[in-house]
Amino acid sequence: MARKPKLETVAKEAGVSTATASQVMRGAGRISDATRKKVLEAAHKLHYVPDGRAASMRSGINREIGLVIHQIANPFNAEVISGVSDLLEAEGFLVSVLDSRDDVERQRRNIQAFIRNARGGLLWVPADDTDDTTYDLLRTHGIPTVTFLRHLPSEPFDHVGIRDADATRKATEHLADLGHRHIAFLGGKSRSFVRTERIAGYSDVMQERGLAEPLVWDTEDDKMSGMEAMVALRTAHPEVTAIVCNGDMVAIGASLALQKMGQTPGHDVSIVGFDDVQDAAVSTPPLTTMAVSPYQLGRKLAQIMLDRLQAPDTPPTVTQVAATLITRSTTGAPPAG
Amino acid sequence: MARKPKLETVAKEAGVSTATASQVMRGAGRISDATRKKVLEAAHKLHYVPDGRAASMRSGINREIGLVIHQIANPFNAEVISGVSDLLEAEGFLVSVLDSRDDVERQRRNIQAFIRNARGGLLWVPADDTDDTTYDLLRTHGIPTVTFLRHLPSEPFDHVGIRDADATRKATEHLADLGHRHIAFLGGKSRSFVRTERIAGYSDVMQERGLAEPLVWDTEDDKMSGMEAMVALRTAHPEVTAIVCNGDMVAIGASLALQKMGQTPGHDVSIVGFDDVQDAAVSTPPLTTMAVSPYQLGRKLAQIMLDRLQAPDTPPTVTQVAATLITRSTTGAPPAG
DNA sequence: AAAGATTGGTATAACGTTATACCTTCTGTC
DNA sequence: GACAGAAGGTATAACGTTATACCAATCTTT
Repeated sequence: MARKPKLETVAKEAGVSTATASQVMRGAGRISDATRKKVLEAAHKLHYVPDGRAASMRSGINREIGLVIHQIANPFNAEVISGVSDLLEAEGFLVSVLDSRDDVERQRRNIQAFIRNARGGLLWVPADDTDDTTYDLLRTHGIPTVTFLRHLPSEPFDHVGIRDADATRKATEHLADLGHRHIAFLGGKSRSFVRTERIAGYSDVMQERGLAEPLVWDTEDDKMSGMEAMVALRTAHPEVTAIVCNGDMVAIGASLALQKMGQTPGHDVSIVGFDDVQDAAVSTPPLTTMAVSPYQLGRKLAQIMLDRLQAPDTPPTVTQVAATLITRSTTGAPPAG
Repeated sequence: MARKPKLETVAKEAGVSTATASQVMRGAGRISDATRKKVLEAAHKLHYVPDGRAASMRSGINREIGLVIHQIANPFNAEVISGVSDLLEAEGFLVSVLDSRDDVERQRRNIQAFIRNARGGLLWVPADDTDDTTYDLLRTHGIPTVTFLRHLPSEPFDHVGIRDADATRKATEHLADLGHRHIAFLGGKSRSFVRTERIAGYSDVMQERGLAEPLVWDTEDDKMSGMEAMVALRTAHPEVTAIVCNGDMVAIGASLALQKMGQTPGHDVSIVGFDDVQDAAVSTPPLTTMAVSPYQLGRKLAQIMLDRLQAPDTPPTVTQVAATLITRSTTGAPPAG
């Protein structure tokens, strides 16, 4: 197999200088149609593919965007990724995804690797407990960064998120309107900022309406944990008739566990999820949940990144997307008596 | 904000030459402990991160591995990704994931971008209908490639896969042993090689045992499609009492649909899944399925890549992992009469 | 004490692009 | 026919590393 062709090879083949060949490849400069054609033919004949490393080093432009997310398998996140890719790939960017698995150390390594390879930008759901050194690293290396979902008040980056407090407020009000007084909040790990916001929205309604003391339970954000938590919650706090969940997977788990105990979601206990993942509509019974369109969120995110790349020196922006209540079958009036 | 530090900056700070600084950072050459310490301190102080582009250009080594997969959200794939990352990251590689969404054009763009940026290697589930030009592109540019799950007989790369024919053979035999005669195969799209293999295993048993004519139904590999297919299958072929599925999501969908129709999986119709995703064990009723450990599969895959990078000129290898039957509650004897 | 070996370090030329500045030719204008 | 301007092209110096070759001491060995 012949050596990998470089610009010089192409230029020689076409009988021009490398500078001219470069301009043709980029569609820049002033080149006559005749030479343009010669160069393009040579490039095609030699199967030439430019070396992005050299190009990006010299030009300072890198069209690779990294996406660091806390859980790649989550269907909500997967849709965000689709939204991001669709928009950015259309603009000629390469989007590559890394799963931090909410591990600060893994995340640090990954981001370090991104900086090492001088990615053009970073879309980022910071892992819980992310410390300032990671922020500093990104800032000192000047990587355009947009955080999403999780937000720290002090952070110096663009941000796209959900109106979390507002969303759980709506969810809790919905349950209160149905007549529930003992409403619990279920899901999420302790130090997450998003969760703090969501708990705030929930707690506010509990207080404003003079309902029971707020009751918050920790779990991982998956179905299994939701099932276990539901069983534990049911025995520890039998007075609870409604739950606001931190995510659909937890909610679906809770709903399943409830049915295994011979009870009916929406009748014995009402459940509101969060995210409106695809499964929410088809689970039995269909889940009432707070919906944000993850695909649209992803596109939004990508758009903010494009804006940032275009205008690197404008101050960071914060974009917040509202969630809407989708009423299905897991919420209803509390059981009589 | 200070300019991004380069090796020269570090060297100046430590009072040595860039050559020395480079050797310290790489742990190469002969450097005294004293200067080593000086350089490391300077690097740390300046938040120095080496530029991988320059390094890889000069050294010809790139520790970035790409992973192109057909569906990122699939929990099975997510576990594969975990396995791959754990092993490769421990070896100092950066693993970045791309979702081809089984779209040949998107896949071609992504792989082209990989070549542009001279990735160190590619782990790849080829999209259905992948044509030879994509294979050629990889070969002519000499990118070390390992395919997995999907395999073409002619392909010139290392491969890691599942003993697909063997697995569906076991699944079908299990159903036949229970007394089923009308067994259908459900799921997957038409031209997938993996599916062809799986159908072969299924069909062989149907013939060997003198059971009904093989019956194959196409669907997408998700829950919704499984539900729809089950409804259609039930009315079109009421004689079918058992189904071998191409994936757990389809199987779970089928199971749900069956229950919506007032029937019981494992009694009215028996269902065998494929993959043993986390949900399989906790769905109602728990799903009988063919299990392969996706995490271990991922580690295997990563190991093959490491081997390949170490010995670029050895002939391609094919590794196949067996699937084992896990009997839960969706299979049982056919209904009497 | 001279020759060789070892230790610790440096100067410099790649790697494959692109941005800049700078040449030639041509036109067209007065 | 002198001069401006445009059109088309090229030479060359970066970008930030690393590999190679080399040098200047210091330590061995005989």
